[in-house]
Formats: sequence, structure tokens, C-alpha cells
Amino acid sequence: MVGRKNSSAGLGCEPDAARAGAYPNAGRCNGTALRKATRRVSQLYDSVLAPCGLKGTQRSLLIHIARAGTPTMGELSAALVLDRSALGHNLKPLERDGLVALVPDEQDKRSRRVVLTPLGKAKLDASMALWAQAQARFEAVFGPAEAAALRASLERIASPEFAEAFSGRDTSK
Amino acid sequence: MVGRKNSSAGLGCEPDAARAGAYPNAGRCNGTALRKATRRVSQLYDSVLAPCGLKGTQRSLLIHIARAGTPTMGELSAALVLDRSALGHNLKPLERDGLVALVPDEQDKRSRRVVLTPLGKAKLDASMALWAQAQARFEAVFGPAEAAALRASLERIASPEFAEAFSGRDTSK
DNA sequence: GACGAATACTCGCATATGCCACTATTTTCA
DNA sequence: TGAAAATAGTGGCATATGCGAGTATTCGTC
Repeated sequence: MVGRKNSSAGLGCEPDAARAGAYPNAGRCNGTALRKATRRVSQLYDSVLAPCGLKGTQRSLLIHIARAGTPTMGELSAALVLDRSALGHNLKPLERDGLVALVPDEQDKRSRRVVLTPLGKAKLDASMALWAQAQARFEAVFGPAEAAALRASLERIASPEFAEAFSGRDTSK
Repeated sequence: MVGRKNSSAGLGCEPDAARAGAYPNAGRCNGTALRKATRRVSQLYDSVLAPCGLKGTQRSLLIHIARAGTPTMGELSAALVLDRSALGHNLKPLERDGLVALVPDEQDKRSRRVVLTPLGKAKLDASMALWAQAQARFEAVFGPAEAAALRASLERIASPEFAEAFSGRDTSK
């Protein structure tokens, strides 16, 4: 806790050591550690990306679409580890701004496919140098080998295999 | 991309290899890797925590408050790497539900301090076993040594020092 | 061929997050 | 001592995310 000034001053009833001792594992939460680091990196990358008008999250969507061709929403949500209705929500401003279009799948009337528009592609191309700058700064501070190792860990955690193992499901289906 | 069926079929104009080749670094984005892993872990932990009625993000807030005594909102936002107005928003449902209270700082009329209520403490205590279960599952799948190493990396990335180094600011102030 | 199960999405509701303008207060400086 | 700068928070607006109910469609089984 930065700049401790507080807190035994008539409010918290217990001394600091007793409170800290009551929650010994508080600093060990993997979910909390991931969220904090993600907020930090999102804030830093977004400040570098700001001139191109895309947030990191939006750029990530566009890149996945660009690489996949015309993925279905289901494919895209699985690839991004996003709830499908969350993906639907996240695509709306991009569709409104003309960066993507949603078209019905030819074979399956339930499905929609996501298409990057020429404007979306131009916007994505315009973001490349800024993204590369953010990425270079990260790797300069953190180390390129360490950054690659981190991404390997994160990819493993994000994988469907990890989710199945965590939930104790039989993975041999 | 799971289950590739798509996408050269009259929609995407370019062959797969050309598109993938156009964005060679797409899979290397540190921000994207962090967000994907964080979504996965949040989803998994939240499903374990669901019975206690707290989400992982709310539990994280309560734990920080519990450990700190009665931190100011500024202290809490810095500790959690959260924008201060975001923290304000995130505290509202917790205040509404009676888990925390906000009280004016005695010395600084601008500041408010966050207090865990007895109900909040009870809720937090009730979440302990579920959290420990989620945490044990993560470490069983990922490995305890690997999990500790990951948290160390994430803590470094979340640190103010990392942010200063990334932004190229002089850290010797 | 019909029906039930499964799938793909949308919508509504809610939380999570961040930026900016604003107000109130404190701190710093001349 | 007063004014300007800095700080602490709020409110509004927006994006980011997830759950559950609902509709439409497809698939599998009998």
C-alpha cells in the first residue's frame, strides 16, 4: 500500500499487523495479479495508441478478424476467450464506425461472419507503427526473452485445455 | 482459430497464408495475451466463487480494504492500478449492498476513506474457502512454482516503476 | 418426416473500466 | 497572505465484459 498514513487513527479498530495477518494469502491471488497487470498494460498501450483512434481491445479484435478472413462470431469469441454476447456488444461500435461488417453465413442461417472493411483495414494499418512502439517499450523494460516466456504462460492459461483441466472435465472427449 | 471452415469461400478475397503473412506479429501482442488470460481466469474463478455472491473483482477490492484498514480512495486506486473514477464506480454496488462504507477523512476534507463493514467482512470470510478452491485448482494445473513465477512477473508489470520506465520518465525524482 | 436436443446469436441487465470536465480543498510559492 | 498549482473526488459518457432468457436454426434420433 503506497504512502501509509492512515488508519489506526480511530477508524480501523485493529493494528496493522493483525489485519495483514488475518488475510495472509491476499497477495497470492492469480486472478487479482492478472487483472492488475492487464490494467497497467492496457493503460500504457492505450496511451501510445491514442493518436490512431483505436483502443488496444479494438485493435486486437481487428487483428484477429484480419488474420482469420471472415470468421464467424463463434470462432472469434472462442479465439479471443470472449463470451459471445460480449463479442456482440464489442463489435457494435466498430460496426457503427464502419470498421467491420456483419454478414450472414451462407451455410448456416444462425451464424454471422465478421468482415473487416477497407476503412477497418486502413485504420488497422495506421495503428501498426504505434503498436510496434508500445510493444518495443514493453520489451525494452521487461526483456524480450522474459516477454516471450510471459506470453507462452499466458497462452497456456488462455487455452481451452487449461479451462478443461481447471474444471476437472474429461479432456479425452 | 478453431474449426476453420470459412473463409476463402467468396468472402475474404485473399488466401489464408497471404492474410496471416500480412500481420506476422499479431500473436505477439503483450496486451492481447494478458487480456485473454485474464478473461479466462476471471471466468474460471468467478464460476467457483459464484455461491458466495462475490465476483473476483469485488473480492479483490474487499481483501485490499481489509488488509489496509481504512485506506483512502487514492491509496486504494493506486494499490489496485485502477483509475480513481473507476474505483468510485466499482465501490457503488458494494456500498449499496452494505459491504463497505465511505467516510470523510479527518485531516483532508477532499479525501474519503473506505471501511469494510461487518457484513463485508462476513462476506469476505465466507468467500475464503471458495477462493482457496479456485486457487488450488489453478496451481494444480499450472504448477505452484510456475504460478509463483507468473505472479512475480505480473507484479513487476503492475508496478509504478514499470510504468515510469515504459513511459521513459526519469525515475530518480 | 417429426420432434427434441443442441447450437448461434440477440437483448436486457448488470458490473468493470477509463477519460474528461468539474468542484472543493490543500499545498506551494512569491 | 493571497493566488496559482496541485490534488481528491464525482458525474457523465463511453467502451469492455458476462450472465441468463429468448428466438431461430441446425442436427441427431427414432
